[in-house]
Amino acid sequence: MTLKELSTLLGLSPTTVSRALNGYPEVREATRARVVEAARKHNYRPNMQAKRLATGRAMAIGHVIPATSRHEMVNPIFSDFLSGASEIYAEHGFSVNLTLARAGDQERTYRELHAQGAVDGIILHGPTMNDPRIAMLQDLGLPFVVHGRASGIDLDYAWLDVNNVRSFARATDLLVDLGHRRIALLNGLEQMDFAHRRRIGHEQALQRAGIACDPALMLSDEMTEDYGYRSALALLDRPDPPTAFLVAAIIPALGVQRALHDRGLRPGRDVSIICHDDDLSYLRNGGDLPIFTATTSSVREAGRRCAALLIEQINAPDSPKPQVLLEAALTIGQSTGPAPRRS
Amino acid sequence: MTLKELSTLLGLSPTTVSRALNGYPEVREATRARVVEAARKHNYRPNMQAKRLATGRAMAIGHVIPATSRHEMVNPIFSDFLSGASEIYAEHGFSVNLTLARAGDQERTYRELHAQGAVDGIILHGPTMNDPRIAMLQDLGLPFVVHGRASGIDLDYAWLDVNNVRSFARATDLLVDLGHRRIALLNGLEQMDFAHRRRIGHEQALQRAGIACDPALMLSDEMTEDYGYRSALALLDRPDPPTAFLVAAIIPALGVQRALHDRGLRPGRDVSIICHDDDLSYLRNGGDLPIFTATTSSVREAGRRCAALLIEQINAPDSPKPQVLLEAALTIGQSTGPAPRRS
DNA sequence: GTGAAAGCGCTAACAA
DNA sequence: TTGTTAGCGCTTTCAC
Repeated sequence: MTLKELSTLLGLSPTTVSRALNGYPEVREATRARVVEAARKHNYRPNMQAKRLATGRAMAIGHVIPATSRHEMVNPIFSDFLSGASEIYAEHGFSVNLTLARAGDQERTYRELHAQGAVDGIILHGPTMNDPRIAMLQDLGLPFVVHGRASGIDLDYAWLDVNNVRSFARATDLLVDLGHRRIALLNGLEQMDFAHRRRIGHEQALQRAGIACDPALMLSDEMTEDYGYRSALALLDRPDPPTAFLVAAIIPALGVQRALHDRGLRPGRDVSIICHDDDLSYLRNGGDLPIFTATTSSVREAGRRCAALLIEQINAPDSPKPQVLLEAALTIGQSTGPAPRRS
Repeated sequence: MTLKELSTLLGLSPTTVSRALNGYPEVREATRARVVEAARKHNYRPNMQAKRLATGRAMAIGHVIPATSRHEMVNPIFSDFLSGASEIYAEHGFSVNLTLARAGDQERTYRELHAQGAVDGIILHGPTMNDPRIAMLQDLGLPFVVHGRASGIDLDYAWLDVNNVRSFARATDLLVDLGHRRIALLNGLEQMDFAHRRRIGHEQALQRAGIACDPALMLSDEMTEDYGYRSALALLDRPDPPTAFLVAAIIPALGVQRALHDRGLRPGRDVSIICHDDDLSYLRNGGDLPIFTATTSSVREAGRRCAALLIEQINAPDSPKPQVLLEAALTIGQSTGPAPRRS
């Protein structure tokens, strides 16, 4: 069923039918009612390709995710983010164009998406420090919103980020307040901007507390179980082992826990662990993990807000670039076991 | 840069340019060379919307994933699957239309995608027993391939599945060979077809070994850490605790491990655990987990193969429906710690 | 081997 | 308030 067919069926012009269906005000209400009813009855759905071509709007948002070197943030975070964003897209009739690009192919991918007219805007995921994609997208003139930020880039672009510095400072504060002086930081890859900021927050808190930063206690890698396990073992076997671990995600925190067991230590009793994750929901942990846990944000909500910002940018490209810093919804102890011991 | 602009630039008709670029044979090679070169030089990219409208092909594949009630299989599995599929799509010029649908909205979503002409075909994820979507897609006449199968549906449709029955039978065989008689099964939600088949495989192996099935040892739920932890605690506190656990995914297996620690038991020594997962890669575990691990399949490879099957179906809708059963690439002990003890 | 013309299904001036 | 007309950028008969 096409517009034309529907219109002849109704004895109207395609134009009127189009206007009626798209909510233009100049259509008589009686006519609109007839049209809408007929459309419903015949199960009419406008052909999106035609609509896109005629309006010059793709009505699609591009999400490009890196494929091969899987940064830990993509896998668990991405689907929650997308789930939130999709809610908003659906309300506005946008669909999602998902593209996986190998590490080096990302820029080319954005260029193609734009040149083909496949998308009206882009969400930039996983910004690194000095991320070159930001300048590139600005050159292209394609609206975009960054989920996160890029240190070292001094351009006026739209972003939404969580206050990672403060989150990790507060987590460190808590451990310090509990009496810990030797705290290990198991961070993500520090070329990722969020990981970089988290380290800064940690260091700031240590400094405020008058504790010297020990580089040997600060590790950075992809956040796997094995990373947590091996790092914790190595640290625990030092002559001066840490009494607490601040871990940037739940999976490596589980590895730390395993290492403690191996060494006969009790998590939450002999050694404290704070797992400071973006979103723990994918583990759906009920509440017994002997690990201090703290979520920095709801990724789903971030998805919703980024989507809204982007649609705003698309509809009014010359409006100022919104820059949103979310304070972490820091729910320390949300699923806490025994309290960490003072050391 | 549009086709028309490019053609006037070359002093040719749009038709010829189109033919040259799309590899039609009737173009003189010299002409084609000129055209291709000019296109490259001016960075010409055909507008996809126009192409789609003119050809009537969306050049897009639909992936619909359930949003709210997040079955455990979606989150970790999905992005790997998509990564494999995307490789193939890219080779054939298809893009991915990703839609998140709430549990009840799935059918409507498929219908809309089809009516709008937004996709040429669909990959059906996470089939349940008697999945109603299969009959619906067949009615629509939209090409589709199911990743998995649906017990209870007797239609001729294309699918690709792993031999879950045999995988779990073999895992059970191994435990039985090691001397275990009381084996707990921590399965996924059994409305999911794959979970249902896994239970069958487990039961078959027990029966062959002359071991009675104890329903109290067979659990089924979403595969969270907490599920593994609580279930294992409860089972271990019974008067006749199991000596081995067969767990359908790594996350709950980590929970089982934690429960063992709580009870002073050593995983891999006092009690055996086999984690039998579709794909452990998202944990990227190095090899020290004191858990027997077995991967049933490479999800990425499944994505590649499903994509290829679907494209085949799209290009030749009346060809027979391929039905592919992959034998599990069962690498038991791939990352094994100490051997399970005989009990 | 190349081009002219029509059309894919829709929207958007401009008229009426 | 409704209709006419002309595209959006490409493909595809059908002539030449």
